[in-house]
Amino acid sequence: MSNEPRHGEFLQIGEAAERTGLTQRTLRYYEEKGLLSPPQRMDGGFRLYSGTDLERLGRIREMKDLLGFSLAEIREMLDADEVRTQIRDEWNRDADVAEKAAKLRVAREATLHQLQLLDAKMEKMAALRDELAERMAKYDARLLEWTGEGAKAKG
Amino acid sequence: MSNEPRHGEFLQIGEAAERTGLTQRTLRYYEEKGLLSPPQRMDGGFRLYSGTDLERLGRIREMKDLLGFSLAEIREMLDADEVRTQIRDEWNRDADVAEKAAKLRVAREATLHQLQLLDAKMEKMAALRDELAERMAKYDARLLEWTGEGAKAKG
DNA sequence: ACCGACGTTAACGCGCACGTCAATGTGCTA
DNA sequence: TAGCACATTGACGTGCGCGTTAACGTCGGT
Repeated sequence: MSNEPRHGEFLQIGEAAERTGLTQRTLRYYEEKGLLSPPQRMDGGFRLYSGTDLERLGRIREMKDLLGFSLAEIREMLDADEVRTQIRDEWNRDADVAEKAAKLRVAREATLHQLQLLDAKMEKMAALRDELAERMAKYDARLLEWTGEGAKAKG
Repeated sequence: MSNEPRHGEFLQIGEAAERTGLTQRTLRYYEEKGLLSPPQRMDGGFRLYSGTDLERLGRIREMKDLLGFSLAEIREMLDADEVRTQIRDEWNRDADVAEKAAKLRVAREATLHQLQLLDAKMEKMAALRDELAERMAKYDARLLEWTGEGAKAKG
């Protein structure tokens, strides 16, 4: 009865696009730009997206839409994340501890940089928020004064 | 001794650009797009930017660079702010209270919308920050374990 | 084997937010 | 009044983040 094609836990690009709220074009574009590692393919060449891929896409979407980061910035963040995954994969295999530590340091520095960037943004954002809240309060005061109109909840 | 042209408290576009960290092209562009109300002009046509203009430009810059808003979004925010200024200017003059209240309500709603948008962004941002902080902690733990390397300050 | 839904790459197009000339005019100083 | 820095208005160019179309291949049911 189900019309959707089944490929285990994997989704074709159409379904993947629908679930993430992105377009097929966008998924291919992100892949092309290295934001998403190339997904699996069927024998004929159709892309198959895993749950991990979908999560990643969701995070990209959030960073872009809600936080306004550029794809380049997002790529940086996700790359640092990749290092973590790589390290986890290499964990059992031939352990060149020094090399792994070096990679870790790089990842740590990148993450620290992002954290600082984020903190700065949040600070500015909070300041802007306060400005807006203050403005709201003044509006409400005026409205109350003039029309007896009610104010709503505040932060 | 001073080489900079003096026009009271006003600055020509070159100085204005330098002080705001924007380019002359950008200042003209913002004016063209209505983000900045047309500045005063000298007799010959040279633009003269006031302190208020500079403040406004600074806020635009922050919203764009640090918060990643589009110029359209920023315009919305500043327009709501304009209403406030207008009301202040009309304050003494013929007081059609009902009309003023209506404008106020519009401004209030716009501001509320922006506040909610900002709060949503800040929430997501905080979540992302926590993720990054957690990642940092894990990196530091590993580094300490492997190399006895020191961790720095945390939030 | 056929067929329609679904997918593929390649290429061009578009809106935003400016950058970058080019041609010309203005302000101030010497 | 000459000269040079600084400004003005077009107009075209650019990079990003995709949208759209064209020409074609694949999948899965009948």
